[in-house]
Amino acid sequence: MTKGQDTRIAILSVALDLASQSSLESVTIGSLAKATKMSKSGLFAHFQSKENLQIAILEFAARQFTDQVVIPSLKKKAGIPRIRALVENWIQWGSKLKGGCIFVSAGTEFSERPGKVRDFLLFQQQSWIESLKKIGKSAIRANDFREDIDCGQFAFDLYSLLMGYHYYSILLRSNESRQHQEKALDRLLNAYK
Amino acid sequence: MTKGQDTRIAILSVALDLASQSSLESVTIGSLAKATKMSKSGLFAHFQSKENLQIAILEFAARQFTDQVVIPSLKKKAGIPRIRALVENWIQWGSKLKGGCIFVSAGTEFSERPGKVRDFLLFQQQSWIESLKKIGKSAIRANDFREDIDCGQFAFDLYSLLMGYHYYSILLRSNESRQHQEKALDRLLNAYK
DNA sequence: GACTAGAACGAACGGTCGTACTATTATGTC
DNA sequence: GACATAATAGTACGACCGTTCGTTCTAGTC
Repeated sequence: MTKGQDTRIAILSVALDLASQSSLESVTIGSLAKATKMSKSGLFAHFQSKENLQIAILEFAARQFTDQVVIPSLKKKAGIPRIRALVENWIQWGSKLKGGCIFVSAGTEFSERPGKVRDFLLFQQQSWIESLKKIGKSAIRANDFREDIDCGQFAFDLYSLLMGYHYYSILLRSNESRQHQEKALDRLLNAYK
Repeated sequence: MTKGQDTRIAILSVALDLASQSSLESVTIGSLAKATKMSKSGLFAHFQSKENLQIAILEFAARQFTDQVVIPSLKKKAGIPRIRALVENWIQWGSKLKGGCIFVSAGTEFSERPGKVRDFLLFQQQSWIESLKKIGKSAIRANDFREDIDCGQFAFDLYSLLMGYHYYSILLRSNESRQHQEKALDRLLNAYK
């Protein structure tokens, strides 16, 4: 680990925090330099362009997401325990970032802005959906779900639940959101049982 | 209707379109002036500040939202028909705007930015949730829902469903999202029956 | 036709944006 | 310790940001 790589990670860590609070675009080179106590040019040299910086932030976030959300869930017993762990980890991950899950906010932000950033986001979200499907399949194999269920539908249902919880807690800051989410998850799991 | 009011509406109509495509913040005075073929200063005079412009855009959207989503639903028979109409109208409303529902994107954008814009968004979303609750209550009175159901939970469930559909169609552009949404709604309504 | 008020304009302000250069300092190898 | 290379800083650039100002155009009233 050279000094450059070290600095880069430190930058991205701060950048991810800033980005989740407002938006990817609002993380300007200038503000990020100030936040990291570096010069604009010194920081810029690490990324060569703002687009590269944005992608680097998302890649950095994706790595954390995998480590903190996906992998720990896979260590749990397949089926309902794994699903519950996944939801729990996702919520924890979102609450660590001040503005909630960065993929949600960046997704809205770049949905109509073609380019490398959107491509990356699309790829990330698709692989997240795939993960959800797989976890649904493993629940069938574990006999926690019926055999005839549509895993694509399950992925959609679970995804929706997380999005609903996300907005309830981020914008409305409703303190009932957690209970609502739990009840909705119970109902969802029951329906697939 | 004076000429000024006329122009103001024309500006807001274009602004709403631009805002939904990217974000509220990205609608700059300059770009909006170009899009409306006005001078920056001429346009600016209508709003006095960018914050006022942003609020005006949201108020403009909220009026359309009420007219196109809420009111038409209330004309339908209370209960399941009204709920289905509400969902349908919401989806139509979101698909008219290029980047989907502007309250979703603006909500993410301003969740951590205190000020008049966030206040307005919070108010708007809360009253939307209230509408959902009321529609749940009217479904109970119409005997389409059980008497013991929690309308707050129903609002959360329906809200989640719309958010899930929103992301599936906006970012993933999945052509299965519509079917998933319909199945999820059926399951939801059945659970409350 | 003179006067008024609303509406739109053009030019300019200080500031920040992303990016391109060059110069300086730190780090690691022989 | 000299040297090559990586890392950071400094400075400058043109473009655009939100905003202000004074001017001009337009429409309606007396």
